[in-house]
Amino acid sequence: MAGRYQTIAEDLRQLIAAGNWRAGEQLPAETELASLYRASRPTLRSALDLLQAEGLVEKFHGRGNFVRRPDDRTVYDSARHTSDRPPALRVKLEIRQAKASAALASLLQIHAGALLTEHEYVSLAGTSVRSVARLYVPHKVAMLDCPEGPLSPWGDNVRDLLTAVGVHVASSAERITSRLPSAEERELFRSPAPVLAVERTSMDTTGQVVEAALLLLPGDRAEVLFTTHTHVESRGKPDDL
Amino acid sequence: MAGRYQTIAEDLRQLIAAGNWRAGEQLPAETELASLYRASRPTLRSALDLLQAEGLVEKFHGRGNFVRRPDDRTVYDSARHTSDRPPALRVKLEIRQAKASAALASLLQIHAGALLTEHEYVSLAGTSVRSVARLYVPHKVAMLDCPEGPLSPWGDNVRDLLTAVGVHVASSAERITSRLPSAEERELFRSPAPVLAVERTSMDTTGQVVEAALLLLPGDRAEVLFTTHTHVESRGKPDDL
DNA sequence: CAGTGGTCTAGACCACGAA
DNA sequence: TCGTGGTCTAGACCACTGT
Repeated sequence: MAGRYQTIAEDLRQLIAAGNWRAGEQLPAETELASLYRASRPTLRSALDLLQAEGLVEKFHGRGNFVRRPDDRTVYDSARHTSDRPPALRVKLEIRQAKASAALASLLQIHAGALLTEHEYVSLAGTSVRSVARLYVPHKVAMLDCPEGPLSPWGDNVRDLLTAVGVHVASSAERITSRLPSAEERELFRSPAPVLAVERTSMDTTGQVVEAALLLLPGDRAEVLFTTHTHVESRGKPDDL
Repeated sequence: MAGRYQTIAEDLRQLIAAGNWRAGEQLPAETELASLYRASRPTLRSALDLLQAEGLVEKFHGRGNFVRRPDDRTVYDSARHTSDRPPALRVKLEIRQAKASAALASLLQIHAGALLTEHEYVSLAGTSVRSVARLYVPHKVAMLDCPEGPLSPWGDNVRDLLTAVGVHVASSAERITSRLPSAEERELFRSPAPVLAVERTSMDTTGQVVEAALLLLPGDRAEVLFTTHTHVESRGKPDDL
C-alpha cells in the first residue's frame, strides 16, 4: 500500500517532530538523504515534496532544505473592528488607475473597460508574505485620496475613504475558495501550499456595488474567521432568488 | 524558465480547452503521450500531475486519464435558510455515540472523554463526494433523536433537533482553513485538490457551546459564501433577507 | 489475459546561491 | 568555484481494471 516515498516521508515527519533538527535548521543534502535511506534521489525528493506541501519543510534552490518555523497563523476576521488591527504585520500599499477586466466588470456590475482605482495591499510578517489584497472602486462611485494613518492588511482603509466621501457600505458578500497557487503566487508566498482566495463585494443601501476586493492568503499560514449572530425568531422566512 | 513538463502541461491545457477531447473522454495512454511529446514517462506524468491538481484531468489507476467534467460548484452558504435549499445532492447520515477527543473537548469547552453524539453527513453529486459534515453535541447539552425529513448536506438538521428540545443557537463562529487532503480524504474526494475545512462552534445566549461542526469540502468543487450586513444605527431592523 | 497507471532506479546535466 | 536543489532520461517492475 504505502509506497517507499510515503514511508520515508513518515519517517522524516517523526524525526522532525522528535526534534532531530530544530526549526530553521538545514536538512542533509538530498543526495545524502537518498543514500541514507538507500533510495534514489527522485524517490527521496517525492518524499520531501509531501513534507513541503504540508508546510513542514521549506526548499531553497541552491541552498538546501530547511525545517520550517511553525509561526502563528494570520487571521482574516471578517467581523473585525477597526480599532484592533492585526499586530506585527508590515503593510505596503500601491495605488493604480486601471480599466475593468471582464471579471471585475461582472463583480462590480459595471461595463468592461470602465475606469477604476486599484489599491494593492501586501502584508509581511518578517520576510514572509501573509496576504495580498486588491481593492477596486469604480471612478463613478468615488475618486479616492491616498489613505492616511496605519494601513490595514485587508485594505480597510478603502472603506474609511469611502465613508469619508459619503459612500456607506451596507452589506458585503464574501466568496471563499481554495486552490493551488499559480507560478507567480507560489513564488510570492515561497510555498506550494494551497491558497485561500476571498472575493468580496460591498454594496451600499441601494444595492449598488461600491467596492470589490480580491484577497489572497497562504493556506498554511493564514485562516479566515467569521462570526454570525442568529436573529432568534421563527425561521420560516423564504428568501427570493 | 519553463521546464519541459510545464510546456507539455500548457500544451495539453490548450488542447483540452480547444475541445480535442470532450468532457469525460479518455486521454491517450501515458506511454503514448510520452512518445508523442518525445519525453520520458516521468516527465509526462509530472505534466499530468499539474492538470490533475488543477482539476482538469482525473486519473484512474488501471483505467486511464480522463478529461474532467466541469460541473458546478457546490456552495456552502453560511446564511442559508433551512427551508429553501433544493440541492441536487444525495445525503447520507450516520449517527454515533463517542467520547470527546482532546481537540473536540477544546472546541466544545468540555473535558476530554465526555460523552457526545456525532452526526456524520456525507453528500454526493452523482458519484462525487461534495461534502463531509461531522457535528458534535455533548450529551449534557442534549440527547438528540434521529432527524426526520430531508437531510441538509451541512447537518442543519442537528440545529433543528436542538431547537426542538429548547436549545437555541444565538451565535456561531466559523474558522476556515485550506490544506492538502490526507490520504483518506484524497481517496474520498477522488482528487488531490486542496480541501476547504470549516470548523464551526455554535453558542446559546449564555455563551455555552452547544454544538461543534467540522465541515470538509473539496476545493475544486465547492466554495464557501458569507453575507454580512453592516449594522446601521438609524435603521430599525434589517428587513429584506 | 492485456492494457492501464503507480512507483522506482541510477545515473545525467542544468540553474542557482554563497564563498 | 563548489555544493545545492531542479529537471530529465530510458528503462523496469508492480498493482489495478476490464474482458
